[in-house]
Amino acid sequence: MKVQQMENNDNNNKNVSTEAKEYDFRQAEERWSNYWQQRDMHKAEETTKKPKKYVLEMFPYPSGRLHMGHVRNYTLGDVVARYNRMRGFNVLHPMGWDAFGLPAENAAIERNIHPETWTLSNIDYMKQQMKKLGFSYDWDRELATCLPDYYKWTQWLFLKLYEKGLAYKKRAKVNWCPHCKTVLANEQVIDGKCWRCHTPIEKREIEQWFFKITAYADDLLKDLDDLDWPEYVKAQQRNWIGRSEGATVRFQIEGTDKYIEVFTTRLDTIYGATFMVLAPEHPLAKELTQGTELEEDFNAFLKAITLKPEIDRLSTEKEKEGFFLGKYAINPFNGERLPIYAGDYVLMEYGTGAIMAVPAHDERDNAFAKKYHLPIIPVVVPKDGTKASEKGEDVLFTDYGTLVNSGPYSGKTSEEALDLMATYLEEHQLGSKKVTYRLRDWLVSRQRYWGAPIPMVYCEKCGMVPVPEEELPVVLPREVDYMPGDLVSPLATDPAFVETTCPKCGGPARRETDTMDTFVDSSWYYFRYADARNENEAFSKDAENYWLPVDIYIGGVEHAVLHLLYSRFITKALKDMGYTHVSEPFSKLFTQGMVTLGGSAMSKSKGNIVDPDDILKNYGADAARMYTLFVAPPEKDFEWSQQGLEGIVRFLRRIWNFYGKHAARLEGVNSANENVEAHSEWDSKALRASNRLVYRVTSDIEDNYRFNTAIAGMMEFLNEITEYDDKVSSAVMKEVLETFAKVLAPFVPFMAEELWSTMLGNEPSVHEQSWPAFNEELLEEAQVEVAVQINGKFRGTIIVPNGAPEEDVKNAVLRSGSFTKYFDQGYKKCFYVPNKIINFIV
RNA sequence: GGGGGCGUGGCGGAAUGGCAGACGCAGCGGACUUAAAAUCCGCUGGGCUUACGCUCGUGUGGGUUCGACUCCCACCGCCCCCA
Repeated sequence: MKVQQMENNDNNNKNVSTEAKEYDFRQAEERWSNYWQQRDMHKAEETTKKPKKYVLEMFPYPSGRLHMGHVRNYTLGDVVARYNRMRGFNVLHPMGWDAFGLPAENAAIERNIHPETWTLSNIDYMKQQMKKLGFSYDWDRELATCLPDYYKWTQWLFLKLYEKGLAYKKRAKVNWCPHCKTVLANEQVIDGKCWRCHTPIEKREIEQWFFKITAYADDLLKDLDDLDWPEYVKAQQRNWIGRSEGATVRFQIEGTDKYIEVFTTRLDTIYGATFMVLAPEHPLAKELTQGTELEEDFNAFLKAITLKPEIDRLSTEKEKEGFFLGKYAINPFNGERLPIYAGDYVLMEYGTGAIMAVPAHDERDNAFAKKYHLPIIPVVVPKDGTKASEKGEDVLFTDYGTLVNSGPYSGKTSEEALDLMATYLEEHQLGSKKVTYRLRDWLVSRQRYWGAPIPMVYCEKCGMVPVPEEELPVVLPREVDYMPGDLVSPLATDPAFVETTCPKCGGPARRETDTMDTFVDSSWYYFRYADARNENEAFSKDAENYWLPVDIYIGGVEHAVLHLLYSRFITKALKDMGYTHVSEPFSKLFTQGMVTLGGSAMSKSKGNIVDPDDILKNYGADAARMYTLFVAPPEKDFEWSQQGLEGIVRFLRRIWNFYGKHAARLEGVNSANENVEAHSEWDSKALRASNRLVYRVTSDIEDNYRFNTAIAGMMEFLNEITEYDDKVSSAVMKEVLETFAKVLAPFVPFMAEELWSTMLGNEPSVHEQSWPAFNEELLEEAQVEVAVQINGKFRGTIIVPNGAPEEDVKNAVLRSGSFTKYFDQGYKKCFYVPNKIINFIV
């Protein structure tokens, strides 16, 4: 890496003349960040008649230092924020820290630093980096989720959800790492192993807190339609919510008055059911074997299955494990006896935890039937009759079709049968139509230290009692044992924390010792920014009413489901409780691509890191910003390239030198502004070029943030004006260079200030100027070049007056010497697209 | 298997029915320099041609159209999500 030799130039900051000094980014960055800070220029206005714009980027986890992905994400947001300020919006552009979470605890364990100390010092460092990059945040609204003045309100949110019945406690299976002696979140289990020590995880059943996100499943699904979000993110959420319409059916267990209830989306295949499968954990499975000779074997089977990762159990590729329970169920449609199995591929958490197995029409049932030699009876054939003759075993047909072997329903289509059979079920009280979702309730308790304590106490007399609102926050104690052992929360090791009194009866009570998932912290932070310093409420109704929803939310794809779904749920819950007027938090979502090196995402373990600090030190903030914007469309991944960065450095230097070249002659000159008529050919060319620049950059930004082509437009502008700059009058040159400085401002905020004030001698700040307007009329040239095609092949061009009628253009081509050779036989037909192309068929 | 996305020079990418390859990187040639770096100027998809030019070319094969990277059908390959 090359360090530019600015020091040599030793600026006394005078004498900016035709011999331009190099751009001293260090000096400019220091000077202007101080200036912005002193003037409080990035503060969102509290009361104003201006229309608002809430520009938000996903806040970072304070891991230590910024990585290139952050730089890209926050640069995108900053350009949007600065652009909108210049457009006259009252912009809210805040930043904060998703500051609870595991890495802080790991640092504590590995390096013996308190998680809080570690986190806060990381925040300090990263905040300085952000300032160096010129990000225009309103730091007065900064928040960190790990501080009591924030998590107090996270706890408040928990209490509100509890009051509403949306937070509840139940027993559930969790992932437990026997080596680390701790519970892990699902995301921290990779291929069934602990992400840290690679020990296979086990399932343990303990009491957990849940948020009832399933209560909003339908709203979460429906409201996706109206969001201005990338289609694939919406598709992923739809997929995750997984609505399916079907029916529940009750199968009587032979010789008893017990029933097995199943959920199926393929009721039309019920005549093909040849056995039943219960989840091994299903209470009936135990009941059916209890006291029989199968009991011992079944318990061993159950234990083995419990240790299997869910993903393996559901896989269509992994071999299925089953256990015959010795009993039979009766098919309510045809009275067939169906052997009842326990099978690993059926999960207690899905549907009713039991299925009717139709091996002819379901892949996994088919595999299971083959393994245990169970009959396979086809009852649906393709509608077009193909392969209907093929029989039995190897025909697995999973589509809808026409029913056969299905008693009175034979000959009906699957669609007809689904409806008729469901009606039959309801009439005979054997079951009913039902809608189910794949979405499960959100498990929010964590047996971890570094998180917001769940504000509940357990009293011997009164049972579970919520901490009263006025006693919040429940403060996280400072000294605990981070690694307390089997299924014990770190907070449980601090008696001073645990032992408390009951808010109801005043008797002895114990605090809940679990903390909340950090996704709870981040599910509502965008509300807090609207009113970040409010000590009496999470946020005021007025602030919420003015600022929400977030107009544009920018971040990585990895949150497509988790964070973005949780936030939508919390917003809907807050709306139902009357705390917000919006039912969706983020009107527009923009997902930026990854920054890669050597073809894969930068990561410490791969050793392919580019450190933003090095880039800042050697090239400056403007170059770093401009490069990340130029190199690829913002939604696509891009491969970091040192040479590409240097190309941008060259472009910035060319801009700087160009201003330097003209600075002396522009001193004291008034810019041309309106009186365009009097200009020479060259003046007029320059004004048109700058008008085109404004048009191009504006429309590229408005059209889904196409910053890469906006910057290409800037390059084209500079290339063009460099061709004839000496012929342009001083007044027009000044006007044009002022416009260019304004256009550059959101992209390269430091250099734009230097160009605007030092070079052009204007009053700072360029960021307080209005975004330049463009003149539609000036986009049109008097003469246009029209492409000439003969039989659809390009054969040359012709210059005609702008807007010339078809006849004129046609005649011009026919008269022109260059094309006569094609018209020996005249022409048959002609197509003309005004000002663009003319096509003759000869 | 289902859903979503993508496929254009040596590379990143432009062009969304109208001159394919804007802009940049890399490369080649030239100017400046004792020299190098930096900077500036020119060239740069393939093939044929001394040249004017001609011709092929946007993953593959078909189709619609005066005209297709762009729209339609089928296929191949890659990436992401879900199973």
